[in-house]
Amino acid sequence: MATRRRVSNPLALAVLGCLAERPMHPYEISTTLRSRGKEQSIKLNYGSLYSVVESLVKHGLIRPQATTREGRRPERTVYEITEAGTSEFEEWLAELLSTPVRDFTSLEAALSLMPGLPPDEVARLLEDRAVRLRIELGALDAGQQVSDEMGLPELFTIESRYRHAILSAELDFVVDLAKRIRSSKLGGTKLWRRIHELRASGMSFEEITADPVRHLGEEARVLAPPTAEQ
Amino acid sequence: MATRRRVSNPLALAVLGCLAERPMHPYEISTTLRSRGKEQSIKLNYGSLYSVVESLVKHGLIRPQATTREGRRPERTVYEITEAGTSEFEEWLAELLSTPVRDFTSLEAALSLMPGLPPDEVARLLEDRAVRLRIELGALDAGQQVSDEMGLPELFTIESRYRHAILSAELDFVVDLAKRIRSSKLGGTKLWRRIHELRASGMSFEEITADPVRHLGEEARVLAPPTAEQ
DNA sequence: TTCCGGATACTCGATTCAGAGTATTCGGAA
DNA sequence: TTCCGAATACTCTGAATCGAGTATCCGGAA
Repeated sequence: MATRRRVSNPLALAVLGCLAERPMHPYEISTTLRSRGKEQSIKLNYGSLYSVVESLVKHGLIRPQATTREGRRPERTVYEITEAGTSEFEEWLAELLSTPVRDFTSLEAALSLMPGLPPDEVARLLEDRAVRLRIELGALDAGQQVSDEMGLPELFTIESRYRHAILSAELDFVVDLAKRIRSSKLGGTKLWRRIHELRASGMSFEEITADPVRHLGEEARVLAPPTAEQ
Repeated sequence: MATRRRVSNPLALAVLGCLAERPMHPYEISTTLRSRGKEQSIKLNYGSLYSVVESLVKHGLIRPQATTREGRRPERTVYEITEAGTSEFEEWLAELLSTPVRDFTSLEAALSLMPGLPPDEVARLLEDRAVRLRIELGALDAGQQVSDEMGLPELFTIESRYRHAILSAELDFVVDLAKRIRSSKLGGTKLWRRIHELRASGMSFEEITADPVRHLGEEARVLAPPTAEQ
């Protein structure tokens, strides 16, 4: 995420979005987002909410409109959006929609370190994941059906359609990868299996990489210089 | 990301992965990851690297093995992984592979606030995004071809295959969504367009939602109670 | 009537993160 | 020979994040 924006937490965008509708106090913003199911797509927790609000005030994107108190409850500060806040909201949202950014997902991180576990275990773990993904997809379908029955237009739940599309793609990928590992059709699987066999028999990683071709065969020649890549 | 783990930054997992191969000093870890292209999948910056290393030491997952210095260069501290660190690496990696977590992507956040911009602008922005996604996919293909020509087994670049799969799915989704907005086939598009027309003509959001059915027609009845969902 | 759990509305401090900045060395060009 | 830019190897500080904790009120069950 570009830190170019003064306030970079997506929660700030959601806050601006709420205040573009009408003035609210922070807690009301949180319940509004929650009731609309947006906390599924935008990480929301109190600590961040209040600090983000403060930061928006500091940058002139929102301003306190009134503070009230009922009984001995804590004070409530109602905020309204400013002109600058309105443009920031529109520009920021436009940028997020039009420009892909690198978001680092945990599966991508895991896949990039995958060779650290033995192939058959990885295949098993990915098969587990597939089961869980199917469950999540089922839950998304159910939620969608509820929204449909309520007559809520698709527009307002489009983010869950997106999630569905992405999770489906992940499922396909994971199922295919597990299969290709099982069948050793994934390039490098034999190498991978052999390395973990040697390690299981007590050989250290350093011994193996010291003379990879000897321990692993010709396929391992690429490992000799520390896998330089582009 | 579950904060259940003592050190939750995925960079820590990468550090453990490197040290599982052999002892290294932090800067060497960073260059190793970089040369293997892993910084594409795991966010890496110095500040985080050094604090993550310190945190791993504190939790007994790695330990300093030696500190050396050459000339008047800064000291280098070489770290090695501990027993506890090895199991943490294996368990953590297994968990990441087997268990989907909610990662909040910026597009999902943007889509969930999409109604904040008028439909035709959103369609245009999504079409822009599609262009950029095609470019990125092209770059991924090119990178893959380079790896192939170098004889690097698929295993070691699997994360970029994953990224390719996910970006393709995103592209399909975005293209389809833009079309459905343009053609008003997305449920709620007419409502959406009408709201922005009214706002463009000076009416405030609050006036509109005060009597949605009157301003927007029957389709807007769902807006009357603040979009309760689930 | 009293108790309890859930909702209301924040506050606080301890991490964690980010990335610009610092200081040194090295290799090659001029 | 000297200069410059790239690489080496971190350090530092302010900002962001998180989620547990606090205090109050309300409605219903016992």
